[in-house]
Amino acid sequence: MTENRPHDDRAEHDYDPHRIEAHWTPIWDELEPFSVDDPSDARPRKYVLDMFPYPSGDLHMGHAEVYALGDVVARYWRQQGFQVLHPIGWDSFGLPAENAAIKRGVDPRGWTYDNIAQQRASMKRYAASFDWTRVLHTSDPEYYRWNQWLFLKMYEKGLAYRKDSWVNWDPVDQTVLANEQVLPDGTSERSGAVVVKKKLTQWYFKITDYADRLLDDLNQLEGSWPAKVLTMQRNWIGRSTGADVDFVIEGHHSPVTVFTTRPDTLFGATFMVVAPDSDLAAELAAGSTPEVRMAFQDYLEQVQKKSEIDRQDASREKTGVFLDRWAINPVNGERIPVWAADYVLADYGHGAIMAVPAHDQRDLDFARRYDLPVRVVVDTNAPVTGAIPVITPEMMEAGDIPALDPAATGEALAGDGRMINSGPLDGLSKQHAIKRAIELLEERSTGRAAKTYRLRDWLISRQRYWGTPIPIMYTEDGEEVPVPLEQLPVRLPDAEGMDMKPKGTSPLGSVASFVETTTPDGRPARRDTDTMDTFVDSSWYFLRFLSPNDDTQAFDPAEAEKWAPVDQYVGGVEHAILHLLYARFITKVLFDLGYVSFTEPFSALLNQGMVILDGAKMSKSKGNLVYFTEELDQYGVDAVRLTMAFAGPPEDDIDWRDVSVTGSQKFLARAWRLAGEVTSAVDADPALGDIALRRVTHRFLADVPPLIEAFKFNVAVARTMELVNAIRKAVDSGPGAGDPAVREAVEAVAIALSLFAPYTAEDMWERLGRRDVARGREGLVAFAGWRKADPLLLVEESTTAVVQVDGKVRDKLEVSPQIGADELESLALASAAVQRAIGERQVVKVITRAPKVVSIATKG
RNA sequence: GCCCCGGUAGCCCAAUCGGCAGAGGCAGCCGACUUAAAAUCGGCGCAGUCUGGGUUCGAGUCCCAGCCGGGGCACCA
Repeated sequence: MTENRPHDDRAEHDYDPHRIEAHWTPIWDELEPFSVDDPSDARPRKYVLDMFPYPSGDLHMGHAEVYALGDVVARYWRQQGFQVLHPIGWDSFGLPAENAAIKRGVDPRGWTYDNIAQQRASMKRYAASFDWTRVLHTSDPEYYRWNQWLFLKMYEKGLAYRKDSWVNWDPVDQTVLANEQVLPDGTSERSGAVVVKKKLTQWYFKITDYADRLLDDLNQLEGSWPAKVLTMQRNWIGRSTGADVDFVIEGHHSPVTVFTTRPDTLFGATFMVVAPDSDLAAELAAGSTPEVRMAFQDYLEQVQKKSEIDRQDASREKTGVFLDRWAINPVNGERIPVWAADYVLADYGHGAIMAVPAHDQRDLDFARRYDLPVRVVVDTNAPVTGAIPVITPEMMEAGDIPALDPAATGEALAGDGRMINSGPLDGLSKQHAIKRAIELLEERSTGRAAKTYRLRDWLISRQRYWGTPIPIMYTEDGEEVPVPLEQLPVRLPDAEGMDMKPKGTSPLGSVASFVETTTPDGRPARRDTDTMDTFVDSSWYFLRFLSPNDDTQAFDPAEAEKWAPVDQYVGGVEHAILHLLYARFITKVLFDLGYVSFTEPFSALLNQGMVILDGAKMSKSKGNLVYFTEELDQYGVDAVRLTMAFAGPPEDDIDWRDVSVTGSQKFLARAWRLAGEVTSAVDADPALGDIALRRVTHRFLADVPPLIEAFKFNVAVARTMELVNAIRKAVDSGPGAGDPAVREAVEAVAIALSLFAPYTAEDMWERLGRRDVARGREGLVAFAGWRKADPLLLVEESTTAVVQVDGKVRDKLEVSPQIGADELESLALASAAVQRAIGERQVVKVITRAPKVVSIATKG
């Protein structure tokens, strides 16, 4: 070196992310730094889980965000001295593989595993700190045999059952869909086709048995899960409480039960409505006159032609037909007419309602259309004891009391009030009347308290190939026989030569060698040819990671005791309902079966936003794609990861146009260069270093952990940038590169960057002379441990107190942070600037909040 | 229609308990270095926090009414 600048050779002086990546990749491959396998390790544990990907093509920018953010959390807890389990796998069953296979005439298995290999390579390059010894693929027989085991356990408990019913049919994918997979507009969330109803015999999981627990246990997650997700789950379960009421129907063999949330209004029921597409409506019509039968048939046809969208439009005029049947109101013996109308849904409650037009807007609309009687039973003008009177004295005086005639106004009276026209309920408030009405019904055995849910049982049968075969066979006389556990897995047959084009029945049906089997007692039988919804696969995968190679059980309960539930789950809000609800359900089932000791699978949840471009979701058709590998090629892995963390709050969308990956790269270069400029010895005593820089460093060390724990990654990165700026200044125009405080600060930066930019951080650590090769993985910066802030360095020497006069800042005082209120107040009043501001005016009030502010109010 | 979240500088975003509106970045401008450029380093911030009221000594922060954007639910008895 001829020049006096000591670091002037390119390799050392230029930050080259690709060179750094090439340097560390083989070292990490050899050390496997993040595998968790030491049973004697006594450190506390954290289980950090990122939602596993579906292997369609290579990773995209959305994956880049989840895996960057999940990794910040995993790497943070490692620095805090925890053993961190951070596994990854693939959700590798499902329709895209099958559709791609049909389109290109290839085996879905090959397509799937090729994509997995590609994604796996990308994840390794991306330096996600996964435990690569625990990888699982749900399409492996070693995995899906345990889906079958789970199914059989649920079957034993009566939680898996088969029924014949109207199902959602996707005419494009030619398979059934769970209710959850049908969008509010009636189209398939996968294919976008308009979903039609079809009657089929299918397998269901009895999730409705768990509705109360699924709802009530959400309270435990309050504060740990995004409020938005909790709301969506609550809405989805949709519990209503009220009463079931039995109405005898004249000339009908059994009473009809209706569900109502307003049993208090029973005396106001003036007609009954049944869903036209229910069995009940068909029976009632069949028992009526020929004219009614014809009218009903016409109406039913009209209804069935309507799309889901039309049907859900609440503003549409209500239609219906009178069935010429009569129901008897159990509380007053009154005869009320029975109608069929499509504003009543067949699959909610009992598919029949008692209509109380005076107090329900829908019933009122219908009653007005067909001239049915309207009877007010709640005087909503009457004050209710213990509640705010609905009529104020002012209204009385003005004569401005709303009319009590919904039939005339068209507005149903939904509010509280005093019961009238209701016999034994008269005079009660709504709340008391509900209670009393239920008592009356129960006394007479014509009704009872009841709850109803929007949640339906989970339909799991799919008429497709690439999924878990349902482990049931049927004998010639139709008996269901579960496949014995020791015969699991029921393997998918080879797809070679199979016609997988959707035909409405499972492709497995055409494979004789698969279908034909015998029962354990030797009778000939045929296997079920459907496969399971892939949400079954993902409903328990977090447990399989705990003992992924165990071929004797789905998971090891002892390992579950150690690691589960998941401490931090990270993934997209698109799974707010489906996946999370199913995983919660299966967890509760496993709890009831005694396999786990907890009832909620994910103790905390972080939803990251989407990566968008120019304000719009990226899509091939819009041509606004950002390619993952191109970004990595151009800027390096660390710059992309850092950008994900720095862009803003994790739950916000990141518009790739608004961020600067170049900026991230420049920052990393600044930080990295500092590591090469430090000249103090590795064992230099920081206590001898520059106190001002040390204060900045230790403030940083104290502030960052709570920021990470609150998921304020963007702020944590900003604080790191701030520290780097301070170091730059110290080196260039302060105590200089040889000061031990500079080393201390740069090391703090390296440790902080190990969360966001693992390659750069590791390289800095090595340049600082801190990497201890002999200690293997423990010698890496990833395991360096977060440095504790020295409390003595956190104490400010002085602080600025602001003096306000009538709300305006008039002076600023440098004072000790320990200053007393009296002292600060006298200092403030002594200030010339303050006195000038007060002038001739009289001080009326002085508020002092030491050491921050003195506020003086004056008058005159 | 109902419910939830957000609106701070040209842009992305910070701002503990109500206490000086600015931590960080992008873009821009100026300067140093350079023959020059790039890179690098340094410097530069009069937006009063969507609007209108209110509470308070003091409001980005709390309350009320709106506006705009995003999300959820919506004929669920």
